[in-house]
Amino acid sequence: MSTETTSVSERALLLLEIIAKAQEPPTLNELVAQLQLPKATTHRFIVLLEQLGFAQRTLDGRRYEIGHRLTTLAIDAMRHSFQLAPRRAILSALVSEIGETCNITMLEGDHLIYLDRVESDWPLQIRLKIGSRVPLHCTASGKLFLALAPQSLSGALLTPHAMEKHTPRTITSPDALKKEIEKIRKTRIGTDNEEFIDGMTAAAVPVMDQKGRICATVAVHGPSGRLPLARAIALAPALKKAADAIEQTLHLTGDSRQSARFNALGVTA
Amino acid sequence: MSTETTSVSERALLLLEIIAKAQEPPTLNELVAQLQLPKATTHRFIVLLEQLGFAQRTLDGRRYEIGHRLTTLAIDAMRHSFQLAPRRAILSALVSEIGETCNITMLEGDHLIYLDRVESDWPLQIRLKIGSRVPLHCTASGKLFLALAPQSLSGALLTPHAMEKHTPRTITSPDALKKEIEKIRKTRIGTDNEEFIDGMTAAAVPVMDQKGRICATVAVHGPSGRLPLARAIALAPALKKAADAIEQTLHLTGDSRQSARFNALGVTA
DNA sequence: CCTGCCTGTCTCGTTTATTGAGACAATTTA
DNA sequence: TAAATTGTCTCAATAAACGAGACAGGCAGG
Repeated sequence: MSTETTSVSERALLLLEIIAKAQEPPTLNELVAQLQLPKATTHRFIVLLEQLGFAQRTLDGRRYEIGHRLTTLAIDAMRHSFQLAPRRAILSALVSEIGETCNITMLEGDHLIYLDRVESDWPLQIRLKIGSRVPLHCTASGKLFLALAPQSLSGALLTPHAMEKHTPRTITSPDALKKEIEKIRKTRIGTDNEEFIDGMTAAAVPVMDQKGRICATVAVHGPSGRLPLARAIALAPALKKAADAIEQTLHLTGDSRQSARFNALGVTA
Repeated sequence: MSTETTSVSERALLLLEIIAKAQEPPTLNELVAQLQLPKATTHRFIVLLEQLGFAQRTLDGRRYEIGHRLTTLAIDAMRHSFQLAPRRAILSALVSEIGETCNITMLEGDHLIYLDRVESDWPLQIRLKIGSRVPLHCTASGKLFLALAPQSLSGALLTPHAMEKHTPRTITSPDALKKEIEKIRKTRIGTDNEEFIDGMTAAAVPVMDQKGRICATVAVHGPSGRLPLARAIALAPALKKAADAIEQTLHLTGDSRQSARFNALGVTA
């Protein structure tokens, strides 16, 4: 049950990340130090990556740099970033309109994951990394998912042990949270009044798929001084406009794996 | 002893390459088709990569695209392209000076590997991929390595079975090759007179490390009609100038793993 | 509504690749 | 010359990957 994931693939990727991040090409021993793996193991990995063309030795043969195949992969990956550009452009337009950091989230397992984000220009920011996971019960987007998800997803997720207290205002009672979620189900606007991070408020609106089910959220968050909850809620129409625009970019062929994912959580009926 | 390398890391990397290369995000079944792996196995991989942040689902949940962590890696990798820029700039300048494709090679195992290349503008080109491996006995750079390598490396590598015939002009007799190599040892210019690819000539000069040992080559190659061997040899001074410039970029702290690599080939003394 | 097909997901006993301590060789440093 | 450092290789123990098969929704056609 430990969070320690040991997978060969991960280590190989990690090695590539270290090489790519390094200021100058690292030696084997430097890699050993960073990977925290035995020298023989690290050596095996680097030789493999070299054979595959993802890494290569420097001309002096003692250091390792990125190989041509990783460069190719990088170029391909960057090309995709451009494909993701429309979504990002919508988010950017939204941020410049309302002047606060906005983000897109999705459900992953029983947590939220930040898919994309555009920061505002304010010096005071609350930085949450893209790709990081946050809980459902104390976030605007999370509660919105709980409110709009099919069936009784909320019931399955609202076990007390999943309701950690993050701030004095975090709702930790299942009953209180159920009432909150009922309210959100009517307004279709998720809210977070300093329930996840002290001094941070947020509001979230849903992105619906073609079948009318929630598949993502667009949310705004900021310091409560600058963005009191009332103002965050007032921004909801602008958020919703962006959410609808994002929905347009989906041009789905018709589907949704989302409900399957809900079922994977153990929601029976 | 089969060449089939089965490594978990390779498969994971391959999966990322497929996703990155795809025109639009592939579904699980499309990945299965391309990877030629069982569905369960492919699924395990993609879930892992998703957890690690290297891949992510599209908003509809059925397709896979590159994740934020791969984007980060790509950016880091591209940044390194800039670090490799000086070497490339030297090569580019050389190409625009002499007007033919030039490349840098190194020794890898008992083969040559193309490290970098800048193409000329001529419509008639001979394309050899960066990262591809070519034999030693029939290439300008390869014979140069054989001539200038420490000790009796040539003796160890010049077994007849390693001397495959690629064109009518390929030298396949150890004795004849030894004479050729003796000649090259004196001129310090490797030559290839249509010995590897029919209609292609080449000339190569060495890049030396601080200890005065050969560690790489700079070579020019082209169609024999446009680039007869005599002209290729005449370009050697220009090549050597570039090689020396590349040597300057090494600013080594003093070393060379090169000889260790020679020993790994079985050269005893 | 049902029926059959397709897709994505999970389980678990088997198998295979990974692992890493240790030995070794070459190089660099003192 | 000797000592310390670095890169490389071997091999038996081990842990991870494997993948056939089962399963649950979703979708299409009747």
